[in-house]
Amino acid sequence: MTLSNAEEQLMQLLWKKERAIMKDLVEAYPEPKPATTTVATLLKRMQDKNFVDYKQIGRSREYFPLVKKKDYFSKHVNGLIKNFFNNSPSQFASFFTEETNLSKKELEELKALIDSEIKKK
Amino acid sequence: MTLSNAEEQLMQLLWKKERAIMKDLVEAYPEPKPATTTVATLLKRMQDKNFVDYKQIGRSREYFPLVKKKDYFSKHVNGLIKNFFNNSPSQFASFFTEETNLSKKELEELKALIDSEIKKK
DNA sequence: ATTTTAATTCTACAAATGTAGAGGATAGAT
DNA sequence: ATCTATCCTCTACATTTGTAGAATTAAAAT
Repeated sequence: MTLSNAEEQLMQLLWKKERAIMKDLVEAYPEPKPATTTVATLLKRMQDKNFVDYKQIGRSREYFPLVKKKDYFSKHVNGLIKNFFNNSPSQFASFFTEETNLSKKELEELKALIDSEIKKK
Repeated sequence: MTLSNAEEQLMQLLWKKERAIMKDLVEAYPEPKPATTTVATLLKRMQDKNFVDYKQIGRSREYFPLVKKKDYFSKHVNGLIKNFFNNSPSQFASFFTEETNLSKKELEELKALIDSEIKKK
């Protein structure tokens, strides 16, 4: 099960807010904001797909994500790695390092980080 | 313009082959192979989207990608970075390093690579 | 109590996507 | 010259996606 684009966009809003009621969500959209019913439809579809759930709070529902952003994201990246790098994360990593414009400072930081990862092993 | 899933899958085949005629493409699919017409439809849509073109070779067409895998891929990753990391490649990088299960050896290699990138700056 | 506001569900519909048959064109085999 | 294997275009259709109106409900404001 995957989220469609529109659903994913909404999911991003929900991740940012952690939990939110309809109104908050609609308002969180940049202009042009969608109709409330549109968001409602998306939310319902996302519930069917088990990506969100809600808790009845008084008169309205407080929606919250059932999937952690990190996990969702991981799946994405792994998909990319599988499709583009023959399932080799290290190939991906080197590609990424070469192609992305990290500043010298960022590279240094990344290196330090990798160092600490190495120590963990 | 983006490729749909089915289109992207076909694109992967095309990138692998560099150039290919219909038959090759259909055969390159894993089972169950799609109908020739299905592939034809996808190819046409991909032409409309300017992702592939072809060269008439004798009786049939030799299709080839108009977009480099690298570029296409970059766009994807940048999209991810934008959506998930607030547009910060370095945040992405650290997440990636922590979350992906690179072996010690892979990490060492990556470190070396980063070093050489640093030197370039 | 009545009006207003917010939320929810149902229904709808256009566009995009996934998939493929029918029919036509043509190059190569016989 | 005819048949056969390929490929292409056109057409079609079910599913998914993006979007939202209509109707309903319920709570909040007056």
